[in-house]
Amino acid sequence: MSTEDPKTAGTDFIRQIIAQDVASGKYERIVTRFPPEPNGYLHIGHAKSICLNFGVARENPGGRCHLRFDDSNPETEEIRFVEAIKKDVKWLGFDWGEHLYFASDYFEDLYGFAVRLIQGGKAYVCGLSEEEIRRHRGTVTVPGLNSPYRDRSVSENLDLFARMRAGEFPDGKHVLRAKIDMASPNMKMRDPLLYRIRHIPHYRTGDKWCLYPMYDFVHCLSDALEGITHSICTLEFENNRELYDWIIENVPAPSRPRQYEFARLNLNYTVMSKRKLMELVEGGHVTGWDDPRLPTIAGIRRRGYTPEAIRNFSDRIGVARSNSVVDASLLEHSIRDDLNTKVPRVMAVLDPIRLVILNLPVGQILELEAPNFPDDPSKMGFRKIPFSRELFIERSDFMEDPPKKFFRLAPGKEVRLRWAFFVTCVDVKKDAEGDVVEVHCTYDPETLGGDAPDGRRVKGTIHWVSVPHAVDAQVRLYDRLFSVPDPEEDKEAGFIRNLNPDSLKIVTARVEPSLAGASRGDRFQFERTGYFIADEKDHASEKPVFNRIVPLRDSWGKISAKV
RNA sequence: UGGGGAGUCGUCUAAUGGUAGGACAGCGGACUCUGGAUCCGUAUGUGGGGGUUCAAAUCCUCCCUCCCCAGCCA
Repeated sequence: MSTEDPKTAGTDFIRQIIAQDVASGKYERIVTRFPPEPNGYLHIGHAKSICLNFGVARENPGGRCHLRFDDSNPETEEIRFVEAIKKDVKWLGFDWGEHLYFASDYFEDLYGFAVRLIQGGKAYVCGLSEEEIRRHRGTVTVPGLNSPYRDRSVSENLDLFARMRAGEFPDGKHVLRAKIDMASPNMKMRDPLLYRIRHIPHYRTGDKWCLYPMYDFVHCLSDALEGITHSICTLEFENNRELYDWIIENVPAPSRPRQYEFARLNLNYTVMSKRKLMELVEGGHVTGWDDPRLPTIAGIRRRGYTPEAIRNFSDRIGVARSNSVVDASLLEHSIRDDLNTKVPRVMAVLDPIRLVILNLPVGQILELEAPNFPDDPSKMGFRKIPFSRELFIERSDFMEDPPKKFFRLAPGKEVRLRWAFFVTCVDVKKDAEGDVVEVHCTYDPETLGGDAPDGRRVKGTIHWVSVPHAVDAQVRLYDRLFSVPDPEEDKEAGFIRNLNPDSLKIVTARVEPSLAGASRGDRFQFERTGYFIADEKDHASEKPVFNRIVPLRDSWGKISAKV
């Protein structure tokens, strides 16, 4: 488990309950669990739950958190998702140690509990069809009707249940239901289904079973079997808690776990449900589950986010019981905050235009040096940056007719080239269409290193790369996947239409030669531009590929937008 | 409409009868070889009406709004 996090700030309501339980001596140790279903990839909402469950376990002496795959539906679950989920949890910095579990390992125990329920007259085999069961359930305002099979004898139920297991019946022929109350105001308590027949092989148990338990039966008993003390889930399971307790109380459960619910994470400008994520992936709207624009852990990782940033984000958003939507800017702040002190600075020109230094001879090359961590005296480190007559600068750093507060290059204006010299624009060269293709300058050799001996100051500093030394790199400029804060706003129209057409722009950038030595996964700040990572799949030293993790805050952008 | 939940700055979240605080976003300024970072300052909030109390975000009451539940998904 990670230890470098600052002490978790919040004493949220979950931690308060646990603190009380610890103080009262209710439990010997705190045991939580993170219970994903292996039918898809984890997303940042799961990260919140992971940080909560593993965090709580870490904060309490002797505490532990289990990783349990809630795999009782053979139709959708796959081993590849198990592996992906394990990788993601580890990457986030958490360790379940010996405590890796599968609900499917409990099938035999669970079956035994079901038998006990039947023996106690608390469950029955129902032969109603799916449609009939639905009709008998009633509605939120109309009580349900008892199943005609509700009063079968214990022995008949036992016999039928055994034959269900033995495979004597086709899918849907019978189900096992709890005998509770068809008139309960809580729909979850209207004789809920406990087992269904599915003649489908399970990714772990193979053909051993054709009878599979349902979530409400599996979850509480898995918790009890593992000695979970605090079973933390999301708000939509609030109505299930009554059933959770009912089952625990009506079987000889080995322990007495309690369920607590918190609000799941919502983020604006994205979607979070597995179904919608699946639609984006399968519809080809993104390149895969690890597309850097997706809020999946795999996507966020490939985008270049760090686990520290995600954990800090998780601390910052807190844990509460009211539905909420967190602003994407908080996530962006978390990664900038982390990377700012960690990654080296380099220069890269994303949208190049040539700058020619008229008073520097053709072929002359100056070997300059630039610090890798200009703001951190404890991290020395320099790299060579060659300087020559022709440079690339950012197209947006020159304007022929600049507005008032534009501090960059313009005819007659002097700026500093980062770690090099002052240059003054004396002329421009245009093409047939009248567009500027070259910016002509003179440089002041006295300003080597970036300061003028005569005390002269400049307002702007711009980055640059020497033309003959520049390395081409593919740069993927990622932006928000959706162009509106709430992509699901209009349920009818769907969320796909709200996709941001500019969520990915690929450019060929000219980067400083030191970047030729970058390895996959290396992160940098491209000065004045943003944070970037060498792509974990596509980057190669012969063909560099960088993903933009997040742009730098841009106060000029705000000023220029107003003008 | 039955039941279960939730309403605090723009956003997220504290305050558990006693000065409504923090973070992000915003705005203003300082500083700066990144219009970055950093630092300083600043505006904005208890859904509404009654009530209890010396004192209410907090307790009572009525109302309003939003979310969840009618899968053989989890």
